[in-house]
Amino acid sequence: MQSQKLHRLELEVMKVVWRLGKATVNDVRDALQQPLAYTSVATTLNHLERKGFLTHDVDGRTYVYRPLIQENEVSQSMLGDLLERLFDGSVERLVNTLLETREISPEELERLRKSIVTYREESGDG
Amino acid sequence: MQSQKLHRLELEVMKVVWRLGKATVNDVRDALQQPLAYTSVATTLNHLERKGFLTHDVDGRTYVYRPLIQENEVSQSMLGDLLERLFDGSVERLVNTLLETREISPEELERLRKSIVTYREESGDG
DNA sequence: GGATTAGTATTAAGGCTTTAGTAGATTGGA
DNA sequence: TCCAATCTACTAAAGCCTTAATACTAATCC
Repeated sequence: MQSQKLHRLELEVMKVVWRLGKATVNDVRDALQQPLAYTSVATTLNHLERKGFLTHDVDGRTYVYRPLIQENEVSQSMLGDLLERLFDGSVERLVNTLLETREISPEELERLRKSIVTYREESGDG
Repeated sequence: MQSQKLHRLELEVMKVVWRLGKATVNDVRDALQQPLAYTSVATTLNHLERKGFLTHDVDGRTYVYRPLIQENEVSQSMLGDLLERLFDGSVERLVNTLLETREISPEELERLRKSIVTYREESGDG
């Protein structure tokens, strides 16, 4: 697989396709926040297909797009990229920055703590 | 302050300036990984100054640049941006993605857990 | 069948980053 | 003083994303 990095509009389009499972140009166009011309959406879908992020089936004369890559893959890839570029690969620095910046409720902090403990137990034996 | 988002080269240049505290074009050029023409670095510094990320003092006929914005501010801003665009603002989803992807040592996991606990205690009372 | 409608394909303009060449100015040395 | 070195200013080309117009094609409706 290639770079797995998506630009602003590409990502928004992909998120619609991921959410819907499959989508036509109009499906995507209707779901997008920002108003775009039909052809703008079509062009973007075309780009995404060329880059290997999705493909299409033909229904009558309509293209029905579906993802070839999972949202999680892209999230991991792009987050990993930021981790390297901004925090020199230090997960700790990233998380601390997150904690400093955000207003995170005690409940969410507790869930985070549990996630980490769970993960530690899983990977600790492996 | 404006967008606080830096592109690839801009970020790399800023990281050098942050690290050195102040830097000339040649200082930055020497410190960069990728080999670039003197003028390429100079142009980038010029851009960064126009965008308000740094300024310069004059030493003889040489410009000595220094940051006007802290690394932490940019990190927070860019990480926050990714958080919104990729995880719909969910810190939990972001952290879980991080945990899934990375090989994180038990020691680092323990430090992460402590960070969270510390932060929870601080904000819990506030 | 002809006109309208609804698709996709092609082409391209505009904006931005990256990269660097060239020109102009200033300094330092012979 | 004059040449070479060095520095900034200006200009611009290449590449990419975004956005959309136009052209072409196929289907549907009267």
